[in-house]
Amino acid sequence: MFPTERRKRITIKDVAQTAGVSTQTVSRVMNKFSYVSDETRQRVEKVVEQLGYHPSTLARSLIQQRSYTLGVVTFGLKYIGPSRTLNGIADKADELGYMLLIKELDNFDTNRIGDVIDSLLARQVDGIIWVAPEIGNNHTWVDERMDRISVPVLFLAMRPRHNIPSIATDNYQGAVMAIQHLLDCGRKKIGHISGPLGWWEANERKRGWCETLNAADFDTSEQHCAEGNWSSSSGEQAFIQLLDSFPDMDAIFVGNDQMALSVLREAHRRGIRVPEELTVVGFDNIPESAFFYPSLTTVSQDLQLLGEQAVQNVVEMIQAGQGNKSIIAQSRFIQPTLIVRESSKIV
Amino acid sequence: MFPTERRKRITIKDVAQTAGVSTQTVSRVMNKFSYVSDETRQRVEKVVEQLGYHPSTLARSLIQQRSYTLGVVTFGLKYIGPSRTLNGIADKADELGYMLLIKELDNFDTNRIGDVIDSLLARQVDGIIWVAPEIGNNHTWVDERMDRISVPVLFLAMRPRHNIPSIATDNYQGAVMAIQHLLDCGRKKIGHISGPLGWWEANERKRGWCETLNAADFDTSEQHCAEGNWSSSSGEQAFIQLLDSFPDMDAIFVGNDQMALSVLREAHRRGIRVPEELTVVGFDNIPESAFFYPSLTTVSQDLQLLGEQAVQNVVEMIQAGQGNKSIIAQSRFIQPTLIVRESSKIV
DNA sequence: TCGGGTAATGTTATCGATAACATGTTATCG
DNA sequence: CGATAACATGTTATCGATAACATTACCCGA
Repeated sequence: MFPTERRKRITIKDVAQTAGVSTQTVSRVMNKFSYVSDETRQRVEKVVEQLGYHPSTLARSLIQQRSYTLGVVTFGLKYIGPSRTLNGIADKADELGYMLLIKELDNFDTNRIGDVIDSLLARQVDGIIWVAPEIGNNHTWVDERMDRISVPVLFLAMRPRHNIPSIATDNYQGAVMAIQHLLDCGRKKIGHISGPLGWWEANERKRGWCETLNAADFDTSEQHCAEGNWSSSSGEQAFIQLLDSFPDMDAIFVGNDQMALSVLREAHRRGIRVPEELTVVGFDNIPESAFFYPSLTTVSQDLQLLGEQAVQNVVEMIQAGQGNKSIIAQSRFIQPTLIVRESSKIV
Repeated sequence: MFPTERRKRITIKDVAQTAGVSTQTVSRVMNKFSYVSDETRQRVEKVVEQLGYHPSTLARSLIQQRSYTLGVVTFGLKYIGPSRTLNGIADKADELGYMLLIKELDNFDTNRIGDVIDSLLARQVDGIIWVAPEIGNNHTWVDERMDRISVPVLFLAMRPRHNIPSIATDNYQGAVMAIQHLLDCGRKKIGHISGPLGWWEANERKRGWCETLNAADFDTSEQHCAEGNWSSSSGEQAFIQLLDSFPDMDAIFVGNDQMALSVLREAHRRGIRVPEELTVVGFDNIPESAFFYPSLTTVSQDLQLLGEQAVQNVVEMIQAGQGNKSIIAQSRFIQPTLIVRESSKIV
């Protein structure tokens, strides 16, 4: 069998030669810059069309020191959260004319992180968006290494740090809203199933639960909460444990919707009526949560928007850097909203 | 305030100069090629370390006509399916030393498709993976345009076409397994809620339902099926309609788990016992489906694996192209598996 | 009429690396 | 002992584009 015929790339030189002009003129036509006579422009454009010429972004990036590409570092793409964020990033990037170079982390080894960043920089990305969650001290490298990175880096879902730009959902406020809502429902014994407490986000949610209850003069002892790992199955475990350690609980704030799903199921199995005997509030507002039985009241975080703002922000930083202006690095929060559904509707 | 100090890129020249050798020697050290004396090697390596030199992949790509980057075109990233596939792609790409350049489609306008491909080619991707579903005739361009693309392209979840490499879950077989299972359970009136029938995958699943029932001499009239759009809410609609048009239905094969979720809920609301009065089987095996009430029997498709194989395949095609060998373009199927859970367990 | 601006195009240098070729130095061998 | 191979390094061309500068022609106003 013959080798697959791979057509040779058509370069600016081919166009120039065919059109009988210099490459510079072709470049001028392609970039709609400066002076080209109408006649020449048309001739060149015709040749471009005929040959099917497309400029090499690669070569352009090299000379311009600018690639119109953003690096995106993600973790846990198989979960719905990161991919919704990525969706927002992709949309906005497209709108602003950037492409995305994606790297997925499978661990937080510091060497690995260095390598990932280097490989992005080696490809001349104009900026980097960090979409990996802060867990334990897996972000400590940030403080030491950030100034060695030559392009803007924006962190998502990271605890705000001085002088480092970041955007996150206000998990604390979300939790506050959830608890406030439960209090408004007249609930007085509110338990909590948290995500893994190594996660900054899980911690923030728990803090919201804790502080709001304390402010209302309610108790938040360790018997009133349990820790899961975000998965439905861990939620089930945690709920069973909680039923034991906090038997007269009349409401529960669950760290995410997946875990809340098993709470609903287990409650159902045991004949605990939701919301009458147990009022349930989740977090995240995954699309399915509106179709749980009963439908789940939850805190909705707009991850799509998070992604979009991230791109907007990085691009602003890039442009500021180009113009030699400086943007003050800031941490920003996006406010979540409470979606009230059957699991907390007391008639 | 001072402009943010952006450190100038350290190039191979800087290293060469500092180490007192030619750039070529540095290049040799970096690529562990051919002859370099130990002494020189060490000296260069030390300088590389000191200056923190990292070669520009961009420049290398330009001269080598090879970028070690794959283009990935996706659609509907915000849904769990595509992102699990992407996850598999990311993992394998990393393993094989490739980066990913991602473009998300928001429609299937043919011009837009052309632009997306061009923008990937302009960045010298070595191959392309197409992760957008086949809907209606949104893939007709493939037959006409494929030979104009200068790098290997692999399609996922596309109807097999002659001479065009593709990989897909065997949706038809998955459906066959589901129906066979329901028949084994002694069910005789099996309904179906399909995905949007414009989708090739939805069609295949429906075909599996249809042909398997017919083969067993059962009826598959239009009253026995309804069409949803994959969403839970459409599933609810379709189920209600089906209850009406097919009142003595004793089992139902639902096109995906999200729609099955609302079937379970609506059945519950109406006091239809699952699985005794209505046996339910879904498709996809989303993580939550094991925690539905009752837990859902479903057809599991391994999208992660799909992604991994896609990368493996494209890379093989790339290497074959390099070696001027040719690989015969083939369409491949991945077999799904049936996961039996409570919603079909008849005691 | 001549200097200077605008228009139109070409020439050369450059981005950061590697390919291809050239050169010089040792070792090896018949 | 000279030829040949292996080793070690340097020089120049190249990838595909744009930046920076140069050139030419023409027009206009002082």
